[in-house]
Amino acid sequence: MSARLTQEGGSRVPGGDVVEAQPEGTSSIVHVAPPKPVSLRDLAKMANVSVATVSMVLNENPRISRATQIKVQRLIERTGYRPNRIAQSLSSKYTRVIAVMLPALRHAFADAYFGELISGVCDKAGKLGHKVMLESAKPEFLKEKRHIELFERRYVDGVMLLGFNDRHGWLGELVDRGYPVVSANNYMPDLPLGHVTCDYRGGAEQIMNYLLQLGHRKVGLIAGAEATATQRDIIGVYRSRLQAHGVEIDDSYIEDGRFTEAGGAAAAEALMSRHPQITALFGGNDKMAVGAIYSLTRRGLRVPEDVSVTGFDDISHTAYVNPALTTVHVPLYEVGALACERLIERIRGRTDQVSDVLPTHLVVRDSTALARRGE
Amino acid sequence: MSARLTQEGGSRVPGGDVVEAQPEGTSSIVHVAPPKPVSLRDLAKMANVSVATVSMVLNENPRISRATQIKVQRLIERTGYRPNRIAQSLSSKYTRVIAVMLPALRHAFADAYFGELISGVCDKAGKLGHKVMLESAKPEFLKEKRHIELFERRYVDGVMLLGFNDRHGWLGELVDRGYPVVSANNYMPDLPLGHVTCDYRGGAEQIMNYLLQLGHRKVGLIAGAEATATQRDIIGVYRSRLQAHGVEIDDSYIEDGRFTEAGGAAAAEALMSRHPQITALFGGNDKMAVGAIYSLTRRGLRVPEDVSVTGFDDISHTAYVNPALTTVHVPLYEVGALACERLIERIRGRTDQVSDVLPTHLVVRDSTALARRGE
DNA sequence: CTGAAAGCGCTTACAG
DNA sequence: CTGAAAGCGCTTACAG
Repeated sequence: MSARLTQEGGSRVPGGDVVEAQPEGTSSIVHVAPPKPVSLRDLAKMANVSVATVSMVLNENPRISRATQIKVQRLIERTGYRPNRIAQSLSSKYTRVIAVMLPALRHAFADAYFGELISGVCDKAGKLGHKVMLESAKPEFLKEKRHIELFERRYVDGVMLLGFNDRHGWLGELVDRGYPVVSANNYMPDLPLGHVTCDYRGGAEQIMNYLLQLGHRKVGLIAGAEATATQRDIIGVYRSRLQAHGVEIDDSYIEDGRFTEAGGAAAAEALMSRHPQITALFGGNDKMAVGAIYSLTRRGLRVPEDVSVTGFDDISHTAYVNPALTTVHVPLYEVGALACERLIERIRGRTDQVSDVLPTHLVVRDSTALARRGE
Repeated sequence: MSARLTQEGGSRVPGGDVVEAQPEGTSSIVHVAPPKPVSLRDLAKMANVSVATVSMVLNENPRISRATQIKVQRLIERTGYRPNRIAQSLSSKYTRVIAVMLPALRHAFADAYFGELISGVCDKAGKLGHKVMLESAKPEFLKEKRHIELFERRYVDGVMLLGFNDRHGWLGELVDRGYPVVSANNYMPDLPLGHVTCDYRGGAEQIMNYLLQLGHRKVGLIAGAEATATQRDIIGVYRSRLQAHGVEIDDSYIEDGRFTEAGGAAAAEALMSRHPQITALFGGNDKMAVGAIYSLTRRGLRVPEDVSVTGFDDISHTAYVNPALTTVHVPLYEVGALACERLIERIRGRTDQVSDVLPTHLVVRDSTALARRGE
C-alpha cells in the first residue's frame, strides 16, 4: 500500500497527521478535489505552438510536420495529457458512445442470453474506441420519447437493439429519422433495419432431423413470442420437417412459452396434459427447455427416458443442468461483436442495409434419447 | 404505420416516388440527416429573452418570475426542445453518467449474479436521471490507466464496482484521488471504500444451522476466492458453527470453486474423493452449487438422498435446476439499486463512508434432506 | 428579475 | 506547415 501511495504521489492519509487537522468526522478519508487536468491550451503554451496544432497532432492530421509531431507527442506523453471527450464531442460530430437497448423485462440484464450478446458488443466496442451505455425500453421511456432523446440530446451515436420484435412499432421512428440502429439476433421483416442474426432455420432443421432420427413423431414445440421472426423460423421448420416425415400438422402441439423458465414449464404442462403421447419437446430457447424439464420431472416423467427435451441458444449453464441439455449453439457473443462492428460502420457513414447471418450447430448432450415405444 | 408516418412527419419512403430520384443503390432507405434540433439560443430568440433566462427556466432557478417561467416553459413544450447534454456537461460539473465496472471475466455480463446487480443499478440510475456505462477491467484497461481516464476524460461522474476483491490493488488509485466509487455486494477491509453489501454471515449461519439440524456433520465447503471478504465471512461462520457443534475443524473439507459451475464441479469432485463420508456440500454461490450437483450426479450420487447441496445468492434459474436448489436469498437487485443511490449521493457531495447491509434469508427447496445414516 | 459576456475545452475552416 | 479565430450549446458569475 505504501509503495502505491509513493508511486502515485497518493493523497490518502497515511497516518494521523492530516486527520488531526480535520474536524471530528465519521470518516478519515481526505477527499482532495482531483487536480485540474492539463488542457490542450496548457499543452500548446508549453510547446510554443497553437492549440490547433496540438489538436491536429492528437488527431494525427498528416499536415503537421514530423518535427512538431514528435515534439508535441513527447509532451503529451510526459504530461499524461488526455483530451476532455466532452469538449471533443461538442465540437465534433461524434460521442463515440453507443447504447444497448433491451425490452422492459423484469431484471432484463440478469439473462444469460442478453448477457452473451452484451459481452460481445462491449468487447468489440472497446476495441473500436467506443463506450457502451445501457438502456431498457420501459413504457415511460417510450412515452417520453426517450429513445429519440438518446440521439437528440447527444447521448449516443447509435443504438443496438436486443430482444425486440415486430410488435415494437416505435422502432420505426428511429429508422425513419435515419439514426444508426442495428438489431442483434433478430430481424423485423417490415422494417428496413440492419441486423446480424444466426441461422435459426438451419439450427431448427438439425434439431428436427435429430429428433426424427431418434424415432420421435409426437413432438411438442414450445416457442417464444410469434412476433419474433426467428421464432417463426423455428415454427416453420418444425412444421415442414414433420410434414416431410408424413406427420400430420396439428397446431395444438405448439405452445407459447414466453421465453422464460416459468413459461416453458407451463407450456410443457399444457402440452403433456393435452397429448400424453408426446415423446419429445422442442424448446425455442434454453430457458423454456429448462422449464420444461422441471415440469416434466415434477410430473414424474423422466428426461430423456420418457420424454426428450431440446433447447436453443446454448447459454452457458445449460451444460450443467440435470440432465445436461441438448441444444443448438447460437454464437451470441459473436453476433453481438459483429453487430457492434456493423453499427459503428453505419455511424461512420455506411448506408447499405447489413444482414449478416452466422452459422449455428447442434450440441448433443443428455436430455435426448430414442423415442419410447408404444403408448 | 401510415398513421405513425403522418404523426411524425415521417420521412421514410412510402412508395417509389423519392426512390426514383436516387441513383440505383443497394438500399431503398432514405437516410435524411436528422434535422438540426432547436437550441437554447433559438428558444431565447423566439421568447424574446436571453439565453441565460431560458437556461435558468430549464434549471428551475427560483429567481425567474412566474410569468417568464410559464412563457418559456410553454415554448419548450411546444418546440419539444431538449437540451444538448454534451454542452450541459461541458459547462457544468456533471456528466450524469456512472460506470458499472466488472472484473475481466470471460463473458462477464452473461452472469445472473452480475446481471441482477446491474438491473438494480440501471433502474435506480434511470430514476435519478443518470445513464449507465459498462466497463470491464481488462489487464490492458488497467495498464493504460483507463480507470483513471474514465474520470479525467469526463466519461463519468462515478464508478460502481461489482465483483472486485482485496487483490485489486488499483482500486486504491481511484479512492486516493477522491473519485466517487462504491462497491456493490463486497467490501475491502483495507480500503476506505463506500459499499452496500448483504448479511453474508447471517445467511451462512442459517445454512449451517439448517444443515446441522438435518444431522449433517461431515459438511464440505466450496468457497469462492479467499480474497473476497464476503466469502471469508462464509468460511468464518462455517468453521465456528461446526465447532460449536463439536465438529473438529479440518480445512481439507474446504475447496476453492472459483465462483463457477466448472470450478464447483471440480471442487465437489475433489472433496468427495478425499472425504467420501461427506453428507452435505455448502456452496459459496449458486453457480458452484449447481456445478457440485452436476458432478455428484455424474458420480452416481443422488442429491439430496446421498448428499445435500446448498447454494448462496438465489439467482433466478436455480429454482428450476434439478433438484431445485436450497439457497440463501441475496437481494442483489436491491443491493444494486441502493448502491447506485449511495454513489449518486457521493457524487453530489456526501463525504461519509457508507456501509449499508441488507438482510438475507434461507430458501429451502429440494436439494437438501436429512443426513444419510452410517457410512 | 433579466441580460451581456465570459468560459467550458475542444475542432475546423480559413488565412498566410 | 502553422496560427488566429469562430464556433459547438450550454451555465454561471456579474451588472444593472
